[in-house]
Amino acid sequence: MNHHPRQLRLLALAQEQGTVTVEQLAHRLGVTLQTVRRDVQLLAEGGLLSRFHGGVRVPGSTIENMAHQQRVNLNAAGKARIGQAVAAAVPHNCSLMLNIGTTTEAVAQALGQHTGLRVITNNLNVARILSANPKSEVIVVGGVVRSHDQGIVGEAAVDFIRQFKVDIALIGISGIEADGTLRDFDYREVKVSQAIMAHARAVWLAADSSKFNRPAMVEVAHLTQIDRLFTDAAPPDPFPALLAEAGIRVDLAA
Amino acid sequence: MNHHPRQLRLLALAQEQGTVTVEQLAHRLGVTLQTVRRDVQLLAEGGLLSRFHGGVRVPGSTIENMAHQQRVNLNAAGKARIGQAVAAAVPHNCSLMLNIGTTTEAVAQALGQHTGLRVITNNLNVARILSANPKSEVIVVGGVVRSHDQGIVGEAAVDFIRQFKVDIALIGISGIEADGTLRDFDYREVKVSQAIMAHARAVWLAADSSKFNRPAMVEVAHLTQIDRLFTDAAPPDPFPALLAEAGIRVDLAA
DNA sequence: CGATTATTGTTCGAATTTATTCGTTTTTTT
DNA sequence: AAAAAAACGAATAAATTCGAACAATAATCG
Repeated sequence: MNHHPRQLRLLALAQEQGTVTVEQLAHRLGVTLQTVRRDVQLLAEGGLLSRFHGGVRVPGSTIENMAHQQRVNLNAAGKARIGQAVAAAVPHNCSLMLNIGTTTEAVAQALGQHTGLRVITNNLNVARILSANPKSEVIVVGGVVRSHDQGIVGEAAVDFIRQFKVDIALIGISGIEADGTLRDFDYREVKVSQAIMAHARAVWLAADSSKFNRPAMVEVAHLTQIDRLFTDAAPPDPFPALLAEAGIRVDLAA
Repeated sequence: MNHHPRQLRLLALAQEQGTVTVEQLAHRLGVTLQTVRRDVQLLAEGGLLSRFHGGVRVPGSTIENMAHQQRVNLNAAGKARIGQAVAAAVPHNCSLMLNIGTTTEAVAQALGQHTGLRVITNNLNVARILSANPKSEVIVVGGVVRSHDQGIVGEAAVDFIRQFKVDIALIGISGIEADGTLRDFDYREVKVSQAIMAHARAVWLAADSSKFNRPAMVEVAHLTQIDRLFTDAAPPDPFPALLAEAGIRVDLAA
């Protein structure tokens, strides 16, 4: 049962947002509605997707609806461990940037007890989580709010980030491919992530194990631009070599 | 038994508030009463919801939910009415700025079904509420997040606002004194509010009845700078004269 | 290189879902 | 207890979405 790359991308999109309409899928995959329907039918028959009139949803418990919440729950334990590991590595009284992603939210959660942090983020959830900690300062990036995950994207966001230079950029991404490229779904988010990386003295990547070999559309960066990787399980096969070659320190939160 | 995403959102809304009326649901979900009733019937048959004449409640613990809801927002009913009144006055496809305050959050709730809005805000809660509406664009102001109310204040915020010029500034304040001055508690928030007022073609004030004669420290503005006032009860005595003198249109949401 | 097969785009009727209208039932008011 | 108001649900019309059939295009193979 081999799937077309497009079908894998479709699955990834569905998992990214929790629920997507057929129309959105057609638009983002660059094919017609009918083609999407054919893929959807195939994937739904295999139980990889559950469909409703007008679109699809990742299969799972009925009551877990909130698209975003669902993603948080995907491998929540692994993400929490990653969060702890990152928090242990972040010193007090330093400056950070965090981008969009449920993994970075887990990190924010774990940073709740740090003191003297200065955190810049384009993720409203990170901002909300960390603003509860009065010992740290949270600066939120200005710009357009993306509806499905409360992320801030767009030109204004990039401009805003350019004002700063921080100690550590902590980024999460949608997928890491076997050639070492880090990829995301939304090109606007990519611009922001690139700006964040460019304005930090060190770049840390937080990616749970599900991210390896997961396809996504737009290239964000390459592994060689990363200084340190935090993950929750040993990466599958092409990656250990790539990581070693790039001289990336890997922190396993097992 | 596959549920439409809207039905899952309905469930989430019900669980959030404990009890909701059919009308509220229809408004929040952007569909007709009849559609809500169909969904409600389906969900109730599945035991996921229990219904009463006029609305639904979550099957389980009703009391604690209501208690929570009431604790969060003191004059919730009044503020919700103000929100509705403002929403009715705001045309589609226009640009707005909303500042910090629970009243402006109520307005944001009520604006959930507008189309083509462009909303700029320094209130993370407003951003979160409105970003759920894919038919409108939310721009969040960049800057330092204040911990106790998720408001964004500071120089960066003021600078950010200066980039824009919108149709309507909708502001909430802490108190209106008998001399017609509008006042707030935090001078940093005051700077932001003043910037918002300066970059709008019309200034609307949303203030529930408890704000009249309530003292606060820092002067934000004067009633004469306001074009329109939305409130939930007739203002007490010095104010009707002041409002008439300033030529302010008063909308009573009773 | 031509023929065959697989895949995608188009078109259109069927099926599903939603909005509207209106009579009935329930609740509130007088 | 009767009248008025509000909410409900059935019926029907309008709008969407679905899927099948067929044409066009791309890929594969002899």
